[in-house]
Amino acid sequence: MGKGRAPCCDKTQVKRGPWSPAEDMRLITFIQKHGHDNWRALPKQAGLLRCGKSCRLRWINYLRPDVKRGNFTEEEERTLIKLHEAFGNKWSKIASHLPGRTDNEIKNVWNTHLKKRLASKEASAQGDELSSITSPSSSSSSSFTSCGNAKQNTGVGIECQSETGPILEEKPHEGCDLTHLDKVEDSKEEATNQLGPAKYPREQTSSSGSSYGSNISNTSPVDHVSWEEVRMDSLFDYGGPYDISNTLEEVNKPDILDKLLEIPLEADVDFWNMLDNLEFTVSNEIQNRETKACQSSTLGEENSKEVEDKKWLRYLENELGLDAMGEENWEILTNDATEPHAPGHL
DNA sequence: AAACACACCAACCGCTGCCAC
DNA sequence: GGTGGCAGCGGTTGGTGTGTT
Repeated sequence: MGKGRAPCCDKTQVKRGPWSPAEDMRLITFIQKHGHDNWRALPKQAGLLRCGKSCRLRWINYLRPDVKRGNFTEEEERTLIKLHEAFGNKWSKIASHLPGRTDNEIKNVWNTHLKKRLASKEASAQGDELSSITSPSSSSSSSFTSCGNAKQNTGVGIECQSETGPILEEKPHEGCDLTHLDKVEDSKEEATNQLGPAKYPREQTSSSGSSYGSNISNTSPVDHVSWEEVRMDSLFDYGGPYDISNTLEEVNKPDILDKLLEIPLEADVDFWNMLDNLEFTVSNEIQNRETKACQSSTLGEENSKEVEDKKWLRYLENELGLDAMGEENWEILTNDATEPHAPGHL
């Protein structure tokens, strides 16, 4: 055997770069069905041409149902600053105290926003101190007292926080898990143990202050999670390239989830191949005929579900960024869905 | 309108620690 | 105890969007 560590995967055999919607769907569906006990084996089992590492990262940072997207709230930013004081660049530990936030996202926010902001505050504070030497009437020492210097990222409420004292407010925390922060200094190592069970608490509002944390590293197989309890809007509640938030308003979410769980994974390779090949350029009609055929194979002749099926298909359309399909195409789809057409037919 | 600079963030890389054998 | 394989972590990169000149 060769020396050194073998690469995690054959870089020439795996796809890299941004994930396509079809890949996302495939990963989501696979994990829903089988969990992710073995990331290394997962891509192969799921039929993804990706490194297991990449799959894991994609799931953790983007596709998990409990991942929270969007800008950090003031509360979260304050919490992040405080946690960073305590933990330093231990992003995963910080993430465990910020429910729904991933270490990667936290790291990005810190490096792109907060670090600069704090640096500018430090600079301004030093300026204040220097000026205070010459002008004793200025305020007492505080590196966070300057409100006027933070012209960037306006709207974030830490500008006027006092740094010498706790940044955090006394009020109950809404967006992040601060219940343990008061003992953060002596609990650095037990941070992850404080987390609740790996059950997605999205029955509550997304900003609920549960002790649940995004302890990614301890993510249990999704098989153990009651997916019916996972809100569908959480599942795709990110500002990604195929945001479906609007679509969800018109579709029964639990039904969608049911349908999602019914996607034939291994059984219909053509379905996935089609998704892979289509991307965003191929005819929507073809796409939906194939999809419909796929759905038909699993849903059978349950006419009572016809309407729900259409909704589900439309949802998939939007999910995959193939939402340009008009009503007439839906008619076509429902009329001759089983009739095969060669790609590029339209 | 075009070119350039900057900001943002998803994804990658490589290292570390843990665990099974 | 040593070794190999794995997941996880933190730093870095590169693509893309946005603002400015």
